[in-house]
Amino acid sequence: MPGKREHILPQSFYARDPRIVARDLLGKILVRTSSQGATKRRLAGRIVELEVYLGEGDLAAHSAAGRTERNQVLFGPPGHAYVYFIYGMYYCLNFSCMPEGNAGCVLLRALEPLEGIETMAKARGISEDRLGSTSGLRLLTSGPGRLCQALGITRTGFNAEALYKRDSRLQIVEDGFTPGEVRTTMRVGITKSAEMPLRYIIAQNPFVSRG
DNA sequence: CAACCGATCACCT
DNA sequence: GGTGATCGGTTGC
Repeated sequence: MPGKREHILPQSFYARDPRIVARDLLGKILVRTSSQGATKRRLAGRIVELEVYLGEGDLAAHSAAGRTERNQVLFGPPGHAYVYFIYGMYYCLNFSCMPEGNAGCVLLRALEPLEGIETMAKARGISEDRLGSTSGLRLLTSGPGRLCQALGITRTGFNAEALYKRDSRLQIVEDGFTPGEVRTTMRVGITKSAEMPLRYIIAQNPFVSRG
């Protein structure tokens, strides 16, 4: 469970170089709220792995070829969700960074599940008897496609959603937790601009998607 | 307008 | 370690 005093990160948090944003987002909590009729649901996980995609000189970034209808959130104001569809079956969740007009974003690659674990398991098709072990819990939100499925995040539902508003269904909150050692590695699954160490992980955290 | 291929995952050997 | 599923955006004819 997250600690007592939570507060939402302001939009200005995201209006910076995505390498700084990624470093500062490690250990923060992603909260997804939904109101299904009268009942309010809250799903939450701590961010343990991110990748950075730069606005300039990064051929692996969706913004590399300029603004299109699909990627326009990346060029818009900071602190908004950029959700894209990949491999015909998965979604990936990014946060726009840098002041408006500049691309640059962070990709969420893994969370440590904190709240709503049974709901996440259902969304992922994971049976409840696997949730007692770390290896079972890892199946929920360790991986960019997995975490979107666990939280019910799709492009039509969440692309362009603001992260810094009180009534947003997607928020980043801070609870005082500070990660230990942070490491950077090469990014996963890309071929272009692959040599830049733009993957940020909390060292030794068991919910990191690999390595 | 057809072909290609990807910021993935699950399941196989 | 390898590969098929599955489809929208982008590229190239």
